[in-house]
Order: sequence, then C-alpha cells, then structure tokens
Amino acid sequence: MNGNLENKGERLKHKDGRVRIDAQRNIDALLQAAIEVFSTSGVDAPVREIVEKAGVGIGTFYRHFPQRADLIAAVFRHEIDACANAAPILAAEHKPGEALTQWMQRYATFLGTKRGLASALHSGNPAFDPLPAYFQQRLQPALRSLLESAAAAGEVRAGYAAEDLLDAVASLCRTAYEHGPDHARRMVALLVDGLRYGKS
Amino acid sequence: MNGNLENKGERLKHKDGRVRIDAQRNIDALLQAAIEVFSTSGVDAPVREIVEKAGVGIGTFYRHFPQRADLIAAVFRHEIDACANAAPILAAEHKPGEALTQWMQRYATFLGTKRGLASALHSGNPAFDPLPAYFQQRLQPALRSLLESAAAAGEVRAGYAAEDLLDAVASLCRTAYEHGPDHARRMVALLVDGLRYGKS
DNA sequence: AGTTAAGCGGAACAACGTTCCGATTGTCAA
DNA sequence: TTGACAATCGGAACGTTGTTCCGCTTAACT
Repeated sequence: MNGNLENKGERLKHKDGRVRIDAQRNIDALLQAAIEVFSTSGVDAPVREIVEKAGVGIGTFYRHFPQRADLIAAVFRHEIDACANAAPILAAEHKPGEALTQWMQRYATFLGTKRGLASALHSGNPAFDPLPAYFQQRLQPALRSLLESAAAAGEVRAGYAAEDLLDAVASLCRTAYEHGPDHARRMVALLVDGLRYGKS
Repeated sequence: MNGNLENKGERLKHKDGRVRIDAQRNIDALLQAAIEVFSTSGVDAPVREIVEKAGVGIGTFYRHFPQRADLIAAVFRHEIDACANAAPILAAEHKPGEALTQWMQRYATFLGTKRGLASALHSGNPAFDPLPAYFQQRLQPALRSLLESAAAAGEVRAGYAAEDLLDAVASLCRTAYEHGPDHARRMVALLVDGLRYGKS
C-alpha cells in the first residue's frame, strides 16, 4: 500500500503528466474520509457528510469523482489493494502455512466489510462494471503465491486453484456472516485446515 | 382474489368500522397503479409517478401509506395473496398432480417478479419485518393442500414438507433466473417430476 | 337538510445528487 | 523572482426525491 491512496489511474494533468499536489492531497483526504464514513454510516451516507469530514468543498469532490458511485468504486479498489498487498507482508513475517491461514482470514474480513457494497455492485451502475475483473486480477495472484509457497514447503496439499478457493470462501462468508462473524471465521479456518489434511 | 385489493387490514375508520367508499376506491387505484409502475420502472419509481397514474393527489397517497415502504409491502402482500388464492382455483380445474405442477410454476413466476423487491426486503426497513412470516403463513397451507391431494390420489410421493419445498424452489430460482426464465422453469419442473418418481 | 369528521389535493419543506462559475493557487517560462 | 495561465477550489444553486401540512371537499349518520 503506497502513500498515495489513489493516483487517479493514468489520467494526465496540467502541463505534463503530473497531478497538482493540492489536488492529490484532497483526493487522499476524500478517500480516507469515505472509508471512515462508510464504515460508520454505510455506503448510503450523504456526499456532504464525506466532504465535510474531508474538509473540502462539494465542487472538489465532483471534480475528482464525477459520480457518487466513482467514489464507492475507488474505495472498493483501495480495499482490494490493501488485501492483496497484505499477502507478501504476511509471507515475509510467517511460515508459509501460517501466512496462508492469516491471509485467508484477512480476506474473509474484507468480504465482511464489503457487505454493504455487495448490493451496490448489482445495482447495474456502469461505474462498478470493471470491479469484478479487478477483484480477480489482484487477489488471485496474491493467493496463488501464498498457496504455492505453502505447497512447496509441504505444509498444504497442491492442486487447488486460487480462483476456486476465492470463490469458495466468498460464498462461504455470504451465508456464514448471517450466523455471526465468529461462525464465518471458523468455517474459513475449517476450509484451510482441509488444505492441510495429511500434511501436518 | 377479492374485489377489494386491500382492506387496510383490521384498522377501523369513521363512526363504525367501515372505510369510506371513496377512500377504498383510491386505495385500490393506488395499488393497481403501483403494480403496473413497479413492473415497468422497478420498485424505485418515484411516488409522484404512481399517484399520477392512479389519478389521486400526493396527500391521498401518504394518508393511506404513511411511508413509501408501506406501499411496497402492500403490493408484496397482495401478490402473495394472489399466489396463495390460485391454489384452490387450480385444484378445482385440474387433476391433483397437474394442479400441483401448475401452482409450482405460478410460485416460481411470483419469485421472479419479486426480484426487485428482494433487495428492499434486506434493507433493514421495519416496514418489511412482518412480510417473511406472512409469506410462510399464506403459501405454506396453499402448497400443503395441493401436496396432500396429489399424494392421496397416488400421483406423487408423500413425506415432503411444504415448507421445505417452498424454500427449495426459492433458492433454486434465485440462481436459476440468472440463466434465463426458461432455465428456472425447467429446474422447477424437474423438482416436481422428482415428486412423481415411481408413481406415474 | 344539517352536522361532522374522514378524506382529498397540492403547495411547501428538507435532504439528496449534481452542475456551474467566479475566486484561488500551484506550476512553468522568462 | 515574477508574471501568466490553467488546473483546482468552494459553495451557491438547480432538479428530483420523500414527506408534511393545512384549507377545502364530501361521504355518512341524525
């Protein structure tokens, strides 16, 4: 996770290709405020509440996020990034099997956070269209790397695709979270232990 | 399905316990308009669009449905009633097994219509709280009656609870409708044929 | 027919997403 | 350093929503 929460993609600004520092500062402030407000008041929170917490004007908001949904999509991308970036960090701090276990729980937590966003994703708004692809593109390599390391170390069985595991945990969490977060954690742990079967 | 779309439950009006006929006429018009507008523009259609189609004022709307969600709930209840009331009619017109088959398709169609409402149900609005119970209370006896008749006639196997079948078809339709309405119909037909196994 | 309260209609309010534009300010050339 | 320009900023203002309010109308009973 880099310092700039969002580089505004590849859009070029001003004379050459850089973004003005005040603009970048406001973008960061807006994203940070949105993360906090969304977690407290949900994704339906008014734009004015976010801009107030960020300390910027409404016009500034709509300059960087032409539609409300663009902000939600940006927050979503940011959280995907944070989850994906956690993989190499965990891999460096723990043994391969333990890193895999912890990342799976991290992923499950992310899915739990995303609950409010799930219905927004299926709202048909075009702003959310690229998100599922981005989801796979970022998370799949992250998990695959952990998976291969753990398999190479002989801590888990090989032969399970990252894509399938991501889907399995996602559908597991969708129903499990209705029985409380603890239940979801146990089910995910159970799944990962299944990968360990016959190895430890 | 009776003439009055809605009797406003057990709420008593005027001197004794009756509702003024102009009020009842407007309630009927509003519900009828809502059914049409919801099927065209979805459940997010503006209140003003509904009252215009019904030919009444906004004040009249909010007199009978204090919140927008109350109208949605009333439409939902009405469609549940229509589905439940179809059971005895089908039972009178067809042989028990055929009546069961047709009602299941009728129920599946109802579930398809309800798609837009599904997300509204999980929105946390208290106006929708009593709906799931009403759903079971009305549909369960309707199906049980058809089921017992068909079993008594030796056309299907006995021993399957109405509640379980309702849930099964519901979850079947939730995923099947993403592959087109035809697919959902085939899956439901397949399930009912399963009940016939060894009988025809 | 007269009385009364329920019902009616729509202007008006509050909150929302979004647009617009004059004032501000970062950035580059000289 | 300074000037000039364009990107950026801020918030007033617009259009659309759900909802409230209240003077007028009318069904229903005596």
